[in-house]
Amino acid sequence: METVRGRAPARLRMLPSWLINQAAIPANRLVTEGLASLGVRRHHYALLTTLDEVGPGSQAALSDCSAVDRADVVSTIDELVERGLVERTPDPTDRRRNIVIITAAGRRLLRKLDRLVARIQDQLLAALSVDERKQLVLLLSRVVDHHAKERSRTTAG
Amino acid sequence: METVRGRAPARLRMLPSWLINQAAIPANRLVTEGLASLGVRRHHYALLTTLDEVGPGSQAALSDCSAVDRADVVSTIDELVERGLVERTPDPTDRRRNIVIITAAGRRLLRKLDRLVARIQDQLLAALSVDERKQLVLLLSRVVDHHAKERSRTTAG
DNA sequence: CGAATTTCAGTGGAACTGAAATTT
DNA sequence: CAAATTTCAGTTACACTGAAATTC
Repeated sequence: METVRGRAPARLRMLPSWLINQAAIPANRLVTEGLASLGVRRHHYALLTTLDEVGPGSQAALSDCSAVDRADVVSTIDELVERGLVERTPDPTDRRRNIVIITAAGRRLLRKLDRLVARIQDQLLAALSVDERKQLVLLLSRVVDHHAKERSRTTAG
Repeated sequence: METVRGRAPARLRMLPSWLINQAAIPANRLVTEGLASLGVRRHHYALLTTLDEVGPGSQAALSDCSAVDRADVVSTIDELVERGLVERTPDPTDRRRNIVIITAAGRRLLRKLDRLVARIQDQLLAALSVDERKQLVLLLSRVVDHHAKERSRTTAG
């Protein structure tokens, strides 16, 4: 068979769910490799970005904003604390909570990560024009928002 | 914090790689749940569809067409064989290979799966018009094709 | 009390790697 | 010999579940 990379069957190639997954593969490969060169994983980046943009907050809030599961936030913050990129302190006004804040070192690294990740988007969407990239972002946002609403209706509610 | 599902930070929400991943979550949840109701997983569906459309072939060809890794094709075909949905026979003309074919039962199940999966796409893309869905499929296809080509250039040569 | 938060322990599917054994 | 195929053993990141302990 000489490993001629075959054409996927049309029924798969037309399936949005399949296409989204196939697009996620290079997306994750590129991002994961890129982030790894600076010693972090996707969860680290998501949490650092969220902390930088929405400010200090509880881990629950962090989870809600970043779409990283609460259970995974715990260990990810553990690792960020260990590297001095964030600080975790008990909330004096509500002792159930931890307040997590990004440190100066965290911001410094995040700036590098942002530039790196931006370059990676370019590789990921190399096949598309600037206009098409905007369209894709818009369409995906609508899909993601739709299901985020569905989730919060059924989870909390 | 009362679990108000927060808005993700703009820097994440504009990132194509992040959006693709966030879209993959409901896509996989819906498809996985749907397929599970008929006792199969995504890999089973991908291989059955590929077998049905491109005809009998070696496991290597199957892997290339379906984008399921060769190592995973082995165990997935094992399970499909066990359920009588495909048959695996040694290729008499090349004893390294197995020829895999879909059975009548496999085709029967596949027809059900196709209808199910089609309904799921509707749920997944409920936020988009018919035109927008076509646009999304087109844009994602371009991205996926671009990286499929990249991969085959560097993997084989 | 009920509800929210953190934390831990664990599951499961999927993408992937590396290597052995066989055959071409 | 090199290359292709199947197979197995194992890794990794991630999405997710369930439950305990604490606090509001």
